[in-house]
Amino acid sequence: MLDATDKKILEELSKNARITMKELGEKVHLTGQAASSRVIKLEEEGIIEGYTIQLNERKIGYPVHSFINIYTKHIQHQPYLSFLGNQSEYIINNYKISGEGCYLLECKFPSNEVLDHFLTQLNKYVNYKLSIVINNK
Amino acid sequence: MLDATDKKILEELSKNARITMKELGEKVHLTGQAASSRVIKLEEEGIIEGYTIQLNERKIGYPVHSFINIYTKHIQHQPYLSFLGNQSEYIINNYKISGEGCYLLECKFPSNEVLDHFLTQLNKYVNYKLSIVINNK
DNA sequence: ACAACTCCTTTCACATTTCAAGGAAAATCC
DNA sequence: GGATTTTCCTTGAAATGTGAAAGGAGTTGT
Repeated sequence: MLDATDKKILEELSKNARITMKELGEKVHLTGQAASSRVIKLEEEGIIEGYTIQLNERKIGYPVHSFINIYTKHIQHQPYLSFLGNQSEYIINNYKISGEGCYLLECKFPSNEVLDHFLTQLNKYVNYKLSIVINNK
Repeated sequence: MLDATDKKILEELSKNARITMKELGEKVHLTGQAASSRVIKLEEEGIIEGYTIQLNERKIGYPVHSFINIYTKHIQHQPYLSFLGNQSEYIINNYKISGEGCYLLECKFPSNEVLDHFLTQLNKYVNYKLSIVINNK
């Protein structure tokens, strides 16, 4: 399904998704047009789901990165999920998991004070265990 | 530091990082040239760290997504970290955390069998608690 | 051997980007 | 307050990239 050229294309686009098709072509020994049509095919097949930017969250005011394990005994998760909907500024991902708790909530905050306030509200809906990210090496 | 136009630019690029500068300019009521120079500035300031693709990991052969809390009593983390270096095919992120354990390891695997084999090797270096991602809603 | 298919290249018209020059508005300085 | 500097934008023109069409080479099936 994916040949070596496709893999190289995905690798190059992962490193720089704004590369021109001409340059991408040079990297994989194709013309720009051939590279472009492979990329279009990868998009159509749903292998490439989108193009996005990597942001420095610290520099845009969200220096606190955390993972929160969510525990609840309630059958109804909807109140918790609705709460998240109202807090989307802080939410990166809410993974439904099997293992430690029901969900693993990945969030970002401007400060520990905001995190504290968030946790206070969160605790109305669920129990949790908090992990703060120190770095990512 | 960031005005409303910059924020809109970041938002649009998050949604589609391959948009042309001309189109981006239209969305923020600027010429392509003006949009482009703002983007260059955001890059130089380190706010935009890069451009990348969103991949469908399932379709490229990594349907199993997991988070693994890593626990160790050893002072030396190097053997564990070296092990990760050899397993980079499967590693998405290794967050150093304060909270549940020492690290939160985010990984992807082709199958439960490969995950099982990975865990067996991992257990030579550290203890762990496994969470499998069911979905992300 | 021929037809059908896939995947590539070439060509060319058109769109975008880049670079330079210049203008308007705001900020700074005296 | 008025002159100067700075910032941020626009315009225009040249360089570069893209997309569509036509066609060629290699592969597969009959």
